Amino acid sequence: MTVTTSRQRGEYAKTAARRQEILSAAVEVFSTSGFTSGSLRDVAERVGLSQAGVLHHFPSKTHLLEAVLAWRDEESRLRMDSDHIEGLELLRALVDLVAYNQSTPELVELYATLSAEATSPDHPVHDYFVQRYATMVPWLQRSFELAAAGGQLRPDVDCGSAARQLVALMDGLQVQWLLDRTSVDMAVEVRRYIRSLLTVDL
Amino acid sequence: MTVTTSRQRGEYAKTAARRQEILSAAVEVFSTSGFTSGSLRDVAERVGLSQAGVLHHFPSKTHLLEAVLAWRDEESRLRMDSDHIEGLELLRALVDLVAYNQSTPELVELYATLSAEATSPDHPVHDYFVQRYATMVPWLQRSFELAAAGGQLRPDVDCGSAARQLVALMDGLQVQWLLDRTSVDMAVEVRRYIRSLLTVDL
DNA sequence: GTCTATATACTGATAGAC
DNA sequence: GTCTATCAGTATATAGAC
Repeated sequence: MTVTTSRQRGEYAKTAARRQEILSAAVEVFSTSGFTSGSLRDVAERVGLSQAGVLHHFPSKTHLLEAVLAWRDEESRLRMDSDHIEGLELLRALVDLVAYNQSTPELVELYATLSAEATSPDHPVHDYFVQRYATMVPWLQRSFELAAAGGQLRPDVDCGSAARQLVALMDGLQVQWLLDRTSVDMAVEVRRYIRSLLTVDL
Repeated sequence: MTVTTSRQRGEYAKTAARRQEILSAAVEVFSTSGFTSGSLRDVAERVGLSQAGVLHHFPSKTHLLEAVLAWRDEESRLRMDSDHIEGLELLRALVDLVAYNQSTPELVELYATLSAEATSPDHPVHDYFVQRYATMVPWLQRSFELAAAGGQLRPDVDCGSAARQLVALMDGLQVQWLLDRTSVDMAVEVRRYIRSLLTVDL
């Protein structure tokens, strides 16, 4: 907790709320049009500001995108409680997160669109996505290894490969789900894949 | 075979060659920048034409993209010989195609970028990708069903789910591979996944 | 904190000369 | 078949008034 004067409380809260409005609008715009094609004017319209008004809160378009990614990562981290669980429990939480994501199609679309866009080395958030996968794959691999140590994993499973495939499966399912949400249930497929690797129920 | 005069042969060949040059340049541009952000001027520069010159051969930017997709689909179809094989043989050919794709990173990037972009319902090639997956999944499903009928598939495998997961896996691996080609071998992972479903070697 | 106005640049497509 | 010139639209970012 930090001490705040009443004047600070009032003004900062208003600014913070404004920033959050802009972030939400940016999600809508960038998820539909991608980052490069999405425009600040479009973001500004949705929050009832001018384009210059948006740039007062975020100094550039790229800064805005980075703020969106940081905000969403924090949300997912809190939702999964990923700092306190591991092994099978974490895999279960992952399936729950995928199920939850199905209620936020805009955010799913944002990451699907951005991760593809950002494969180009000069994309503004290329490094973010390189880092993201370089962290995520070993992190899941560790959970598979813990499961293996507990005798819960089929003996012929390669943990590194399983982790990489699981991430790929989740990414790929997003595209199919976005194209036709009635025919795909991402959580069901992810759960089925993980179960096929285990000797116990998930 | 069709009959051609010498005059036709000469002029048509030149035009066809030019069209092919433009298609190749378009692959480079659209794969790097996506369709919406990629520009006709950029395509034109790469083939030494003006932007208007490009539009003489393809009446609009969207027509150009559609020609690129049709050309690449035909190439893949011929390479896989997919009209004449099925079952395990087709799954083997699919792994070979994935291995071959690793020699054409630009085309991989094109499809990864486009399939994400095109999830938006108003994207110019949205319908193309909807159709693509609606065809591809049942087509792979049939190969799994043939394998099952031949006793080559593990009895607990759901063919529809396996087909969907296989397509998702291939798509998702592309993103990881594009971000870091040294750490991912798409063909190895796809082969490993398919083998995990079979009772026989692939 | 928000605005208007502006600088600068790029876009797809068309008209018409050659 | 290819060009130049141009139209009408879009973009990010900045300067400065209020």
